[in-house]
Amino acid sequence: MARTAFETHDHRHCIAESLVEAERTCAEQGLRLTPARRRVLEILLEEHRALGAYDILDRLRTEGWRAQPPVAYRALDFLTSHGFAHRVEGLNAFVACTHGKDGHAPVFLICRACNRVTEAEAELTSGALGRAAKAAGFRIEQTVREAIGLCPACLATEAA
Amino acid sequence: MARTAFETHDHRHCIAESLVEAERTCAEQGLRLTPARRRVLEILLEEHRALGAYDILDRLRTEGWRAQPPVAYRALDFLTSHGFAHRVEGLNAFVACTHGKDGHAPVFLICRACNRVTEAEAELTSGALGRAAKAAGFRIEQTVREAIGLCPACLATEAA
DNA sequence: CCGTGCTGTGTTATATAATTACGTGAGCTC
DNA sequence: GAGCTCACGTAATTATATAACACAGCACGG
Repeated sequence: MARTAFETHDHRHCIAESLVEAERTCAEQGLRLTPARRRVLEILLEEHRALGAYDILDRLRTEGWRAQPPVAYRALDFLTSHGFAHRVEGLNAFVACTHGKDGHAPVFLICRACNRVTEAEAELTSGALGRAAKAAGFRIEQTVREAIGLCPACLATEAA
Repeated sequence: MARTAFETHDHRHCIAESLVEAERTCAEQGLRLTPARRRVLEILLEEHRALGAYDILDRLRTEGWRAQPPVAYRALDFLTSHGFAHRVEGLNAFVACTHGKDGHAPVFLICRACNRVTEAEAELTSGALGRAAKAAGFRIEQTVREAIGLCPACLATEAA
């Protein structure tokens, strides 16, 4: 089982590792991990939860970036379109990708209490969506699979 | 296999049937299908595709309703919370429910070309989401499962 | 008959999310 | 160094959603 956001782990290590990985991937594919893009990715990695574009914008501004909305959206477009981050539709928010590889079909578990998000992988056309698509003659290009609920920690808090 | 939005069918019949069904359900459960709520449901049924709240608002206004945003959102809240309609997260839009029963976990196939949406049913905790949740100790309360792609008709058009 | 509480509506204003449009500059290639 | 592409800076706008408050209709109990 992959490490999840709900488990404790060495977070600084995980940030650094992901950044190195991103840099390597960009170098390989001729992509430019510019300061803005890199900083947005870092912010997402640091938070390890879903952040709205304007949350990110606020962070950038407190760091002196005099940033307008397009700055955040451009960086997020880059990060999401190359698999470094994902958009969480149910929250209108974004999270850093916690799996190294591009081209997977992420599945998100979103805690409604603490807002943390954990990511798992799934096949693109498996399960209910795949069956429905096949039956309807529908060609899937992209999927959205998210669950809202309570993470283990918040479950425990609620029970107390 | 259930009838889908991508197949041709007697649409007027399907609207009337769904409305009668909704009225019956409301009567049974002591819910009030007021004029605004009923009209919004009718509009969703007529269109048979995903509509934004402001699309609905425009429709209401052309019909003389002098409606402000809360009018549409209240009606949509009612319809979605009682299972008469669903929110499509990937589009920030809404569709009428095409399954009679409340309490199911809908799965949507969204055509990016014609914007039509077909709905299938799935188990709440099946498949990739259920496995991920179990592994993480996560309690699912609600799920979002959507696929973006091309419906049979638009696939044919594209191929031409 | 009158108050009281509940639900739904009307309306104004505001909050939040995302995009358009246009100009500038850095780095590359020939 | 002219032309090109890509990314950024900035202002303005559009799209989506909610807050807040007043009031109307109706059921209920006295």
